[in-house]
Amino acid sequence: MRLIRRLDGEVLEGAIVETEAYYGLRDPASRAFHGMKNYNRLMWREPGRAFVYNVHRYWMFNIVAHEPGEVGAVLIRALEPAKGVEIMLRNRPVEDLRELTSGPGKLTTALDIDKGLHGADVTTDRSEIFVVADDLDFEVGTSHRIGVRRDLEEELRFFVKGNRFVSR
DNA sequence: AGGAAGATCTACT
DNA sequence: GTAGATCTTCCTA
Repeated sequence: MRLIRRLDGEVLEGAIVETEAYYGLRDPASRAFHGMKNYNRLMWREPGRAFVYNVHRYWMFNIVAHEPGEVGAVLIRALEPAKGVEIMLRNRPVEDLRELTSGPGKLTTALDIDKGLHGADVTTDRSEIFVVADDLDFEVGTSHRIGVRRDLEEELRFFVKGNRFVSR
């Protein structure tokens, strides 16, 4: 899918090329693992809302996603920049374009995503941030999740094979 | 009020 | 490959 961010009348856009899935209470790497807190309660709510939270000094952008009655979210880990690259570079100056949005903290910096977007409905273009379908053809690779202390056995990281903007 | 943890990133070697 | 920076949130007192 493509991720679209409206910012001061401008449009920033990129193709989502890397994601990770997080479950609920049975997933030790999930923010939901220790139970419902004020900051993570959205993971129990209906899919399609932005779930934004902080790690170190960066914001992580997730979309709530799970089966009915379940708990979970998908972390957006990397984008292939498509529109508004000039503005992204202003938000996050880098020499090599591959460094612009190839990581969860990098892309939130480039797209100026922070707590203010927490709870936004990403299924409608009336939001400041939303996704639209893309019908490109590509192969999906999988691996274990990156940077987590305790992972599950199943591979829950998904990326576009061969894409230059994948984080690693 | 203070400490610890964390789904990170950068700058070094 | 690894150390250190640095910010939000939660937990305990």
